[in-house]
Amino acid sequence: MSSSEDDRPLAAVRGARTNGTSSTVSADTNGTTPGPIPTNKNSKSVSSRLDKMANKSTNGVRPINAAGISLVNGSVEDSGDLRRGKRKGHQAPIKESSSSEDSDAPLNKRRRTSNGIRKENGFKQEDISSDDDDVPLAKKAAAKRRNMPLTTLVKREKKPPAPPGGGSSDSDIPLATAKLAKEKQRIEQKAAKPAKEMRAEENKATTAAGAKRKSAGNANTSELAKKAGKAPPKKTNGVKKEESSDDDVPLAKKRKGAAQKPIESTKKATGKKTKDIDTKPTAAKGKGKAKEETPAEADEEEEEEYKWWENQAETDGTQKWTTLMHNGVLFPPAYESLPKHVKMKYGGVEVTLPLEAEEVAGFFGAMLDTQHASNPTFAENFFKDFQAILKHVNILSFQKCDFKPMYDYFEEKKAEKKALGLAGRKALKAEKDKAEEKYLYCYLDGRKEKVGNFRVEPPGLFRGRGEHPKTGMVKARVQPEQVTINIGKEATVPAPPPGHSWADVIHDNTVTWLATWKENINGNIKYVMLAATSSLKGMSDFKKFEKARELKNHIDRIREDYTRDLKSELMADRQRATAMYLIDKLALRAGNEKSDDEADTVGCCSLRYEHITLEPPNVVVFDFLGKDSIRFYQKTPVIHQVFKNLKIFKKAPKTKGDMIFDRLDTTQLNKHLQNYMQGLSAKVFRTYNASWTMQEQLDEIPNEGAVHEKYAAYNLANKKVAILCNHQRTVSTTHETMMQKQEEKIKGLRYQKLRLKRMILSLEPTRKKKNPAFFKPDPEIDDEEWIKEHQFSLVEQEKERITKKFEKDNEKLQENGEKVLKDKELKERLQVIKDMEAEFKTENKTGKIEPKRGATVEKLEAQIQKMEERIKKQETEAQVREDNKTVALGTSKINYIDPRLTVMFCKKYGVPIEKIFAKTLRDKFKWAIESADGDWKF
DNA sequence: CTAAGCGAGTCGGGATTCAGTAT
DNA sequence: CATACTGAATCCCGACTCGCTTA
Repeated sequence: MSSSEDDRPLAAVRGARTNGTSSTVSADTNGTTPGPIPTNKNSKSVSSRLDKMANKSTNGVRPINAAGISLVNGSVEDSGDLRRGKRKGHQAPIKESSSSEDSDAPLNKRRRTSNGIRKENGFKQEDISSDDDDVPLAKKAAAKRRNMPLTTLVKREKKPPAPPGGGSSDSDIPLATAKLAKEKQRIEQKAAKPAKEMRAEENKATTAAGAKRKSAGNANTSELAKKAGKAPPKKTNGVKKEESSDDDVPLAKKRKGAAQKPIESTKKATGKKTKDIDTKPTAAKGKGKAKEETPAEADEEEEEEYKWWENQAETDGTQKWTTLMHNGVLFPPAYESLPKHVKMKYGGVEVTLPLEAEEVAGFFGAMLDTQHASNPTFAENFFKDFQAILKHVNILSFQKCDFKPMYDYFEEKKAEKKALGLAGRKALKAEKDKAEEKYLYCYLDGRKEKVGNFRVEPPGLFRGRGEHPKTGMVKARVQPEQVTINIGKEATVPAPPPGHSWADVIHDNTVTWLATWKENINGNIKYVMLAATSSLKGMSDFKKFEKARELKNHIDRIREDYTRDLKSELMADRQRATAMYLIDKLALRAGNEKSDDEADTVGCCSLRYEHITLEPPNVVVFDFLGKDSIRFYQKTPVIHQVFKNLKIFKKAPKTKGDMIFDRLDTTQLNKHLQNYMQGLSAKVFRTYNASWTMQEQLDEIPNEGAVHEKYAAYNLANKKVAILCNHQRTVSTTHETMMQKQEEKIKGLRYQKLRLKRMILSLEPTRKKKNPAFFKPDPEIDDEEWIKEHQFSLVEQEKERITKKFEKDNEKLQENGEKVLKDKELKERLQVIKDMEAEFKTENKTGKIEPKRGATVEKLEAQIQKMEERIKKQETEAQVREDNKTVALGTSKINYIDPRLTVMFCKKYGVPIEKIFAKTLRDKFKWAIESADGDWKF
């Protein structure tokens, strides 16, 4: 760990970057846009750091529930004890830090303690002030601030939420060039599209493009476009401002105009749709509907779908819609009792349970073969809830319960379903689809939008992730009486299931949910919302990334400030600064407080003593469970002051269980961040650093080579971001066996290669002398034992193959009413096996193989060549598989990497977008695909 | 030898539902 | 604190790949 460099204060590092004096490859072209802080020193820093992380992070396999304790030992009557013993039973009563004064109160292990705080206060005077010899501070900062880019100032004064695409450094791209570039891209993109999609868009694209091309010289784009029957092809957000050749209409006016149109059309559409949707639930349900619109048709014709990103109608954001129509939620089917012969047993005797109890027992029965069933907490929680529902039935001991009959029954059912065959299952699916059809879409401001999770969550046993104290509890069935519907005033309220009523029906257009209810396990509120592809979600996604981009304009100052504050005399400030450093550098989450009935996971602000280990001079080891109980393990060098601070924050009497940042919480932190930029919060740093890193990584990819190479490079960049964000996945249970299989396969190929070489030698023994290197034995397979085994399995395979074929042939013959082959025939066919064995035998003895008839050295060499390629392919594949076994790329792609970066990459590098964004992502990121081009910058 | 067909196994993607953050 | 929204891993199923056979 070359500590000397890492010790450099951030400011210095940044300075180097900003001056453009650093040799940094990743240095920003215009030299002003700041990178993420992690860029510690030189060009390689980010990647090397990430690589380090990758290696260090122990390939963080998710910790499996340690308790492998089987339930078989110990009776249910014990469960109380188990429970008590389990978690922090030893914990001292919690003292609220604010109130308590008694200094001899025992330290609470999890929360910050009054005790701890007082001590900190004491030390504050001596320690903090003393270690602060090198006071920089206020003056410097003020000076720096004066240097702040003008844009920043202007923007902040004028309009808080900068119009998308406004405001930033890219505005100096000449419009004409930009337009041309964009058009080029559009064409290229079209070319890259798969035929099917292309056809769909052909008309649109060509006319629009044509119109545009004509207009390029002189005229008014939008006019021509209108003539072509299209909305003006506006470029919106992101790169170019719409400062337009268009005309001299002030921007504001234009925006208004744009905003108005959709509203009008909305109204019209609304009217139409209202009728539509209103009648559906009542009359037209069954037949009328089916013929009236195959979904595909309907989609293509109407719509002229809403491209929200093409008009800047910035509502203030609190109102989410004006009209809203939907059909409510879909409840899971009612429980059907099991057949009479399927019963759980208690003490070996079949018991008849009340319906509700049977259902719950079934929940457990269905999970017998999962990890959960052997988790004591799970069983305990389940059993407690189970007993509560049993009423008078006398079941007191979990050990005496036998759910196996239920399990078997479910397995049977599964098998039945499988046996239905493809056709049968298709039919079932069609039926289900039909039942769901009306819930799939809603109408928001008259536009058809996809609903996300319209299915009410079915009852079951709560799983929870990590060591969740509530795992195994019964998740109750949700009744319509618990569900509140949110819908437009003008819309028909969907009817609750017969005999039921809704909890409430409201018309709140400041929220986006269509329905809500409260879940019984944690008391969390669940919502039915629109799908990720909807305009509402799209817009907020867009805003999220714009916010992250805006952070660019403030990040320098923020970093300066917190670097300075690392030495603050105020404990609270110093902690805050340190936390910000960690959030910025390590992409930690904010770390809200959690209660005792949740899994014990932490983020930055909730880090505790035991989560950080200090290794002088400047390395910090983080080891804790983060969101979803995913382990965060990282050894990383930090700047000196941070190291010093963490040492202070861990100072006695603090000990295991105490908060590191006892003077800080997420609310304070975010409040502080708001001072820098509206809407800035801790999580924005994650988005920012992720996208920034991606941009940096993409910039380093050479624009050459085959598409698949570029794609691989993209994935590598993606992977770095995933590692930055600590996105892990559990190694699949099959991983190891799959790796072994693959290795075996590779070995087999190598053996084949070896044999080919031996054949050459049989043809021309002299070659060995001419080219000894070529015929050198392959070190990978010099193991005779293995060779023999392998030969044996090859022989076996061959036998099986021949036998199978024989049987198949016979079947065919039988079908045709012909004579069946005799066993003698089979024996004859199996004669080759003998040959094989003989061949192996001599091969093993002499090292020689008779090549097949007609074989020539040239042919054999060609085969060897091919074999080598296959081996190489398999090997790289295996490598990637191994490398990625714990890294999940998806999450960062979906949530953190600005999709416009990907679009930019694809357009610039000529990689088809569908290679990187699957169908749903293309839908979700439509706004990005249509608005970014090859020179877009985050 | 190539193209097409075939079946098993793998993989990717969407659905699910829980876990966070933010105000 | 409740509310509302984003973010997250995993489950599960369908589709596609791959190696092999057959025409």
